Amino acid sequence: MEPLAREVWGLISQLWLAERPRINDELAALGLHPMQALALRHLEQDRPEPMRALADTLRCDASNITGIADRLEAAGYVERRPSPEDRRVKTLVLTDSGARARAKLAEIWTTPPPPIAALAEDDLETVRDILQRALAASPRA
Amino acid sequence: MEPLAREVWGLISQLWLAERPRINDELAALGLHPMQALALRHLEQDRPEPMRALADTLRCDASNITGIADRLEAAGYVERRPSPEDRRVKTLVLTDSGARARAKLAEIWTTPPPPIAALAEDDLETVRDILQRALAASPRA
DNA sequence: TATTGTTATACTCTATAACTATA
DNA sequence: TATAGTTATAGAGTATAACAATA
Repeated sequence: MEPLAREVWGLISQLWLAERPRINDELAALGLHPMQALALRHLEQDRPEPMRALADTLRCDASNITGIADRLEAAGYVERRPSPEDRRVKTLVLTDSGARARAKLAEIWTTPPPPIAALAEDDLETVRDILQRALAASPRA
Repeated sequence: MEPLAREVWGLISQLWLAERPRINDELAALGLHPMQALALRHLEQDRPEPMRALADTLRCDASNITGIADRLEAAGYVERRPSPEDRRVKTLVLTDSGARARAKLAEIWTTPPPPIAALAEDDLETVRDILQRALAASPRA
């Protein structure tokens, strides 16, 4: 195992875990629990998503999606819509209100913590370029 | 708001959120729920931690710490010990078994995802240096 | 037979409120 | 009075198992 990569990821973990309380607070202020927020994050407008696919993406049992979808539907953020191709499948679609909530989530997840916000412009550019390259090179991230 | 810093943090969020399922799976394999793992993370050997301080660190209500400490104690990872200075206070101390579990947690949180593991040596050094500088410059992170 | 979504169950995390024992 | 830890309660996330409808 590459010790340098481990060191870098350790620093990233440290930064993220320190931000976790702030992020959860802001999600709660929006009336969303973490898993509801992650579900919303993986939905896109005009792209109905089978509940089963969402369970795979979030890596949780299908039975949990029922409750998460119930609450997102009660909040008016998603709608259940039967699939025209397979009558067993129900898809979730973002409402306009859901799309607005999703945009606020993106704000929350991109708000940098003090150590990142304080970095100089050229350091930020350097890190951005490397991380973008890393994400472009590796599939499924 | 600095858009570059937001972009960088967005990339870091993307990387972390993609790793979340793997991390939760490995915590579960250790028999630990996320909050139990975070509690363990903030304990150090031979440094009794008041339960109240842990609640502040984890940013959750004090009543939750009771249950979390109950389960960590049942697992043999921590012990409750009354404070000699203030008889209202109970502190948590890591057992040897708890310290071993904590070391495994560090392994989990430092295991890099494919995009980071695949980076070249000099890119890793660059990112490490910048993040280390960022963390050293900002207090409380 | 296999899969999708649901329900039932049991456990953990979450905040709020009320309690106790200390300070 | 104020604070530390506990208990009770209710809502949400978690996996497992069983079920109905559909493939």
